[in-house]
Amino acid sequence: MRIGELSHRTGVPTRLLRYYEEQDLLHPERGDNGYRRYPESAVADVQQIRGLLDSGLTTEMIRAILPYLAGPGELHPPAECVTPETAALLHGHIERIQSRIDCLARNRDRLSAYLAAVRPHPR
Amino acid sequence: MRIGELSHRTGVPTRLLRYYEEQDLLHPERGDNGYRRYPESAVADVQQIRGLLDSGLTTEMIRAILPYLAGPGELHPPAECVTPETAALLHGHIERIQSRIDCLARNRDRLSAYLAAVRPHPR
DNA sequence: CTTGACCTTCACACTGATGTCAGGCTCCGA
DNA sequence: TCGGAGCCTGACATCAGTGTGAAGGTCAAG
Repeated sequence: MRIGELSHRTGVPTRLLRYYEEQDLLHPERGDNGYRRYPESAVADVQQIRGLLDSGLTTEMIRAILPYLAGPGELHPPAECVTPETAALLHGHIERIQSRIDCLARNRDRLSAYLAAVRPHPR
Repeated sequence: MRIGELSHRTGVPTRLLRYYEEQDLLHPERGDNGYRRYPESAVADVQQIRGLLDSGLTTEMIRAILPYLAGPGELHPPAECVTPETAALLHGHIERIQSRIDCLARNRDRLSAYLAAVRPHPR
């Protein structure tokens, strides 16, 4: 599909789709006329990117982990070419994500506790 | 304590401590000489703010929820003055935080799964 | 063949979080 | 009393993520 349809189906402005490509997060092909052509899977890819950006990750971090985020099942980057360094990097990313989760969960709990304490019988 | 000590104890540059004040996240008193004076609790406050910023929240969102994040025990903003509108706003914030957590957790799981699949016997 | 919708690149501008620097005040120790 | 360390405010710069617009190419429908 072309950029307009992808934008329309994901709700992401074309400006950003081009930006994500510039940031190496998307890799559409080009038709003979120079138009970008996206595969069907790009819709999910874009939603994935949006979710991660909204969650506070930078494009740099997303670029680093995106290749390893294929759905459960097929290993997209083959196991053979994963060096120990890569594995360590990935592990670092996982830990950074985890600490974000911990922080958010802790504060979500505090907010919930406050709300529960203030309004014990919500109805 | 003054801003220098707070900066030194939290690792946050004075520039940011002043910025957080400008953003209404910190409220130090002022001495006769115009110097900011922070209570001991500011150390924890600053760490809280940093954690939330690092987790992708904006100062605006932090400003909205910060009053309700006192430790478990005392209700800092008294229950009486919590209107249903405020409660609804808080609930919205909780949901936004939750969706971030969900997104991050989902991707953490994918990364972990990939790592586990690639290196079944890590030692 | 023209019109309009869609695409291209390029560029400038904005916001939020942050870095950095300048000019001036306060305070303490030599 | 002087010097330096620490504080003040204010301004400008940077970076990432976005918004917006100009100038022009492509294509299908009338």
